[in-house]
Amino acid sequence: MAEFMTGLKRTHYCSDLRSSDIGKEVTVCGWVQRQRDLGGLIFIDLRDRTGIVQLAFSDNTDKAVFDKAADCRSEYVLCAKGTVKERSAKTDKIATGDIEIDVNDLRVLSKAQTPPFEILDESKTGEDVRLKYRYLDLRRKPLMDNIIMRSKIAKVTRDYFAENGFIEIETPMMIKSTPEGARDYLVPSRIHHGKFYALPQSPQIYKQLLMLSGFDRYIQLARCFRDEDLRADRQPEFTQIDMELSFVDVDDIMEINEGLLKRLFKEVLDIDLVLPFERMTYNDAINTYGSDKPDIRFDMKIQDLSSTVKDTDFVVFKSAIENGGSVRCITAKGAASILTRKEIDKLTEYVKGIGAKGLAYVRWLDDTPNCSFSKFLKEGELDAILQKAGAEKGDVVLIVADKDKVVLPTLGALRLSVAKKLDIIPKDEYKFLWIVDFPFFEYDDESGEWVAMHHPFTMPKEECLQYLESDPGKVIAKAYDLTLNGVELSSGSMRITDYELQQKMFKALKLTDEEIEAKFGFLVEAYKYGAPPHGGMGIGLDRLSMLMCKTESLRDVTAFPKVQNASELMSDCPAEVDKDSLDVLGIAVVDEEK
RNA sequence: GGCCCGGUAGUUCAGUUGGUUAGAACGCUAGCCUGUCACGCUAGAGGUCGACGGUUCGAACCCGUUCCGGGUCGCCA
Repeated sequence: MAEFMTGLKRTHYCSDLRSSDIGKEVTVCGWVQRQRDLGGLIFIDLRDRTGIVQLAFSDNTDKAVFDKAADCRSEYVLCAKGTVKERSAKTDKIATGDIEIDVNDLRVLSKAQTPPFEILDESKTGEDVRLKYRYLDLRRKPLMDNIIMRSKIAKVTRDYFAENGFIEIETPMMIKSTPEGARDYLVPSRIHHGKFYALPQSPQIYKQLLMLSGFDRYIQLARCFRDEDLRADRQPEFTQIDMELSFVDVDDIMEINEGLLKRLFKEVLDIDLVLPFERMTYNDAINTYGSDKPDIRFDMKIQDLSSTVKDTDFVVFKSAIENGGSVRCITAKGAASILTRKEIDKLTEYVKGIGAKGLAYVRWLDDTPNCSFSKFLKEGELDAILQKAGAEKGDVVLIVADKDKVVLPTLGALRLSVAKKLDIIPKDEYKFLWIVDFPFFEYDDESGEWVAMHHPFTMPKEECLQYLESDPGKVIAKAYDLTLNGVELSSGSMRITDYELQQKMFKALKLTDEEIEAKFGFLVEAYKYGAPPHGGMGIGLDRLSMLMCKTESLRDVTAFPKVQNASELMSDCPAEVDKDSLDVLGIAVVDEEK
């Protein structure tokens, strides 16, 4: 039978006690990390969310209390009252290593079964087991610290925006489905058979309407939902630091968010960020790094060899150029000894997996560079390539030839993969980078049409408006992404506030009047009644927390995450519901076969 | 949906060419132990080798199917 805390009240968290508390009568509560029974002497490491303190029991201890301590097992929940005293044997392994509590009252508040895995800081237990018992995994200090840091990030964020005149407003979780972009999670309506709510992919439309209402500066830590496949950095439900401002332009929005990040990094990590963050155009990012979210903590930029090899007989290069593509490379400095032939073969397989036809290379280990295509080259061509690539003895040049749409992303991915292999990415640096001047339209090869790269309310740059119909590829959007260490943290834009212009944009996107009315009718209508210029963005709180906690998975900063197939291992969700629940919604589940 | 990796005591893993009773460490249980802090010592319990089917005299091991987990591509305006 469990005991009660009657007559006891916690005075301290475990890890708060220090030498200065020696002599004090204290009461602590927590879980048994470990019990060490030396016979006539028992030690219990008691753990709470702050850390560990040692409880001591000896022949001075009341017999009943001592016997209780002897029966304590891992993860029992205790409340212990006693006197803080100096340890005869100190340790610097824990913050409270100079003291211990000489216990005179002990309550076993809850016994515990042996947990399925040990609650250790560095757990070797597989993540699936830990996720099934997530409530136990969260007892581990590194995970608990992450969740606590995330809370602090959210707290500082609210402080910052409140101090800057922002108003926190909750937008609905059950909204109209707008079949654009990601798949919606749907919620069936009981009252309206056959109709569905959608969970928001973002509060986009609502926050724009709030600007029309005149709230002027809006902030929300908004839960968002997207029914797409998961990655380590993608959960189906996530939180955005979502914001929108009126009577501003792009620079103002960037500035206020840079201020937030500076404050966050100072208060949470005691890191001084240098403002303003670097900016790079979308085109530069793609051409130099093969990515719209480049990791600029290391160099290894993409070089264009097209002009160098324009007269080559090597058919792979030649045909790429003739077909309007290019020949480009990255140069891995000093990698020749690490990137062996075998490793390069692996990289070749890798790039084939992501769409390239192959990988040409020059591996310059000894005096003579080893070139995979040397037999096709004319006198002097290799030297020209090496010079253009900036390669020296000890380097490896990796070359891809194809259409730009293949070459650039391939080399971008290769650049990251090689950098990881060479271990040249500085782990303690935080390199923020704004990506600006996104193209408004993206040419879709399949449909042969121009499609919006962002949502259709994104404002084009004023000077590009003339090309809307004549040359859509030239139109630049007032859209910007914030990236950190190669991770997309945020996407934002100025919005279209002019009714006429919005109609033009819809037209450019080949939307019919019926489609416009059905999808965005109420929004279009709203903009007829006086709209301030406005824009905003949403920083992924989960991803930001992940990077600030120096982990590589959102699961490490999410209390109850989903796994790759979007299920939750602990509660076994999603789950079937009984027939009555479906009937009342008018829903029948069709067998998946066929 | 495609590709790659993994699944053996509670946990982390080993398991030879397909061959006797599937091992180790940690954890767990019991006993001993007065300064431990990964306490120590002694003894013990603990297995549907993910599941199903096949090959074989014989399968943890080979083959097929399937389930589960991870990574990745597609996807994520």
